Amino acid sequence: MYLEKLHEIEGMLKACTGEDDVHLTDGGEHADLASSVAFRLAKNLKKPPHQIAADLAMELSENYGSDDLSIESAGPYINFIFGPEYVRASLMAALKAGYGALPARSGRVVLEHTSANPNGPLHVGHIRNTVIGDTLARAFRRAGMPLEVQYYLNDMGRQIAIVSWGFDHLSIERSPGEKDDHYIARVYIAANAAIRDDPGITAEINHLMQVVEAGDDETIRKFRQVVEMCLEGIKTTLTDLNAVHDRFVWESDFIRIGDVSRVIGRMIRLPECHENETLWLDLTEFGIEKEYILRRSDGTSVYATRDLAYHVWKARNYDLVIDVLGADHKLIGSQLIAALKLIGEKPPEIVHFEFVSLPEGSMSTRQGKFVSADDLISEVTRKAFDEVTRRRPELAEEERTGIARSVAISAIRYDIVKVSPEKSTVFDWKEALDFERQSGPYIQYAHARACSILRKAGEFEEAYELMTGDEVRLAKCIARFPYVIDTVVKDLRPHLLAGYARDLADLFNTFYHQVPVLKSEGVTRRSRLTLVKAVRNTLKGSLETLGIDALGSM
RNA sequence: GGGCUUGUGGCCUAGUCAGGAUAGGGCGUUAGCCUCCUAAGCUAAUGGUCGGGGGUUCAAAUCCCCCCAAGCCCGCCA
Repeated sequence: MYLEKLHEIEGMLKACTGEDDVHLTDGGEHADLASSVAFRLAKNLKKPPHQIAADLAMELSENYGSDDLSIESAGPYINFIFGPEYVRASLMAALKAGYGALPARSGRVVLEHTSANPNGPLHVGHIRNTVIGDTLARAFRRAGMPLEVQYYLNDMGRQIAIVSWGFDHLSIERSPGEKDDHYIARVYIAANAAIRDDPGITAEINHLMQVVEAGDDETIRKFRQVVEMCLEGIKTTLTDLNAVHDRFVWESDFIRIGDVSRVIGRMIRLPECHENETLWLDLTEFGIEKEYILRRSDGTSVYATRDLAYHVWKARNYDLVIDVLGADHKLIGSQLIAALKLIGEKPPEIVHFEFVSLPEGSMSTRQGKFVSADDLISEVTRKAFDEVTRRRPELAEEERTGIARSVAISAIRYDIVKVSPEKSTVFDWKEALDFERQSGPYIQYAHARACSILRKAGEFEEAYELMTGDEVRLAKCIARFPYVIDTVVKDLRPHLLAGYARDLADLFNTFYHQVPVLKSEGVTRRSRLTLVKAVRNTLKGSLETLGIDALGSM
């Protein structure tokens, strides 16, 4: 309902003032919506803002005001306050399954996220990418946009050559029960150590990269084998995190099917393209001083060119291309966008997120300095199991295990998604293991609480007579859910949804403590139960979009 | 050295893109609340030169300039 009201009021303000920007914002504690357009008009009208606001409020009120929309001025502001009909309509909408969905839109979206190199397990830095990407994907789906999620798999880079070399030359045994990706990481770390001790190995690595690009079957088979092995481990972690990819795109395919050659062929014709030992692009017209290398002097392709071929393919097959990439890819990202513009292909929207580091410094798979996502998940799950056991000792162990798993993923995902992506963070075990307040479990708990009330209530006839301030505030928060989904998808900012879900849980908890539901009577009881039902559905939708299980009991 | 990003109470963080009503939360600390719908909860108290300095504006955490600090990037790595 909020979205509709916002557009409606924006329209009437525009009509009334003739201004293009009517400075309409959230009214905070003063109103549902507020406009400070009077300040802007003061200059031209040569009247004080408070008088303009009063005049405008009067005029708007006469033309558009009703029992359900109060329009009044407060100093220089024009405040809009919604009435009971708005609340009723909002709640009715919020009771429907899939609430928050927006009208279906056409246009296929492709969203790439995680895409970590298969040379080890995902660590706590990689999964920031995963959580941001998966949450965005879920938001797009709720917003009614057809979407495909892809993982771009680097199966022919230097790292893979190093792992493959390590398997052939170092006898590293798999530890009992060791996961594929963790085993690969040990080989990778050992091979890097070997290279450090004997730089001559680098030539062997270079050779491997050349023959794999030339199409040597044996080497391709070996590369593919280690990549597939590592990917199995990564997929397990992604599944544990509730992150879903529709397709894994193999980088080498773009060489094999000739797309890399084709894109180089197009680039070569550009005046910005230069060929000496290497083939490179001059992107100074885009403010990029750095040369964009497309082909090595030995004739092999570089990551950038293969990525370019991948993006041409995406541009041609989808209407909107979104990449979630680490801040270390900012330069290469802007080069990619510039290069695509030069050949007239649609560039991607790139969501960058800043780095996650450890208290002792930045993470490095090569040096074995990282906290793996698997270790994080198992530690948090263990703590969650203890908590569940402490709170619900009567539940069967199997049930407690299930709840603990959901709570753990909730804590991890929420802890990551709640922070805006442009903020670099330091991984903190204490925060990761906190299940209170601004956490996923806190929101799950509010949902479970609503479920519990509704279980005890039994059948009831829906009613919409809300009286207290706590009830109305809660209902008005519920009304904003579709608007939040719309904003997340438009601005590509999933942390807004995390904040919304927390606000909603806060308001519900306050309501829960201030206002009796089951112990109230008649139409009041039925109205409050209706409100609880709407909250439950909205929290459920919020949690699902955040990739968190909406538990009925915990 | 150049580029990008960040800097908000002891700690973490929202708000910054689209400047406006006393800068919101959380953790911590302190004081209350389970004969009452799940205390992973609620109610209060405490605590802020919005990194520093200029400027623009009726109005700046928000826009512009300079400086300081941290992270990232500046590979024929990915």
